[in-house]
Amino acid sequence: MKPIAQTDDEAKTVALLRAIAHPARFRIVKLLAARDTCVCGDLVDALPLAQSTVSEHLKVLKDAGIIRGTIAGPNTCYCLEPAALAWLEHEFGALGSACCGV
Amino acid sequence: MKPIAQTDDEAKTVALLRAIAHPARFRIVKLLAARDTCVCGDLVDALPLAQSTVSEHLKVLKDAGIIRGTIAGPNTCYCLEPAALAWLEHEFGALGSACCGV
DNA sequence: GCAGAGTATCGTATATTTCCGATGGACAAG
DNA sequence: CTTGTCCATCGGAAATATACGATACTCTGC
Repeated sequence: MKPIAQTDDEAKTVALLRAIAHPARFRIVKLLAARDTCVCGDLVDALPLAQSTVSEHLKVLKDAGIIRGTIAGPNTCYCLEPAALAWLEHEFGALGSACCGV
Repeated sequence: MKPIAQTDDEAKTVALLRAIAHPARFRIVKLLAARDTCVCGDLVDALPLAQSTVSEHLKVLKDAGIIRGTIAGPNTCYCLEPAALAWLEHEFGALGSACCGV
């Protein structure tokens, strides 16, 4: 793939979007937003995917900065990173302002 | 890829996200948002990509419903579809509300 | 120390995406 | 009618993403 010259902000936004733009990962984000409890094993039960696959998706989301992982004794607890969602909301707000005179 | 059972809203949102979650396409959306003029050939000049590649990206964005293409004589004019951006902004707003009690 | 539950990582097969050059179609000018 | 411009589509090559099973790791409780 050709990276294309882009600003840091663009790169950051695209990275966040790529992380969420996947059915399984978007579902994970929605699950985390819905339940207050940031359970991890429950995600494996909630998704029709293998445990290793879910774990990798969580890794992608964590690397992108969308979720945060905390080790809570025997299991790991994940929760959303509000700043990431706020950033995306802001980006879309900036885009929505202008359009070709509709 | 395994599609995962999902609602229509989820599918719609993910489809929109997948369309924008690419450096070249995100750049295109930003260019269209910045300039009022929805020129098409200028996009090819603005991007370090072949004409055919840009055309395919535009097709993806159009299929996703993010942009609209209008034939204006010899050239084609593209502009943003405000409803799509509004939908995404709304989706993120719904997500941002909750988080694991930070 | 040992066993068990819960996660993370590795290696790999498959499917998809991305990009390009070449080709084809539509339109305007001469 | 011929030419040139602009855009869309085709076919294929290369890179990437996705999902899985197997395996290694961490912490708890006995």
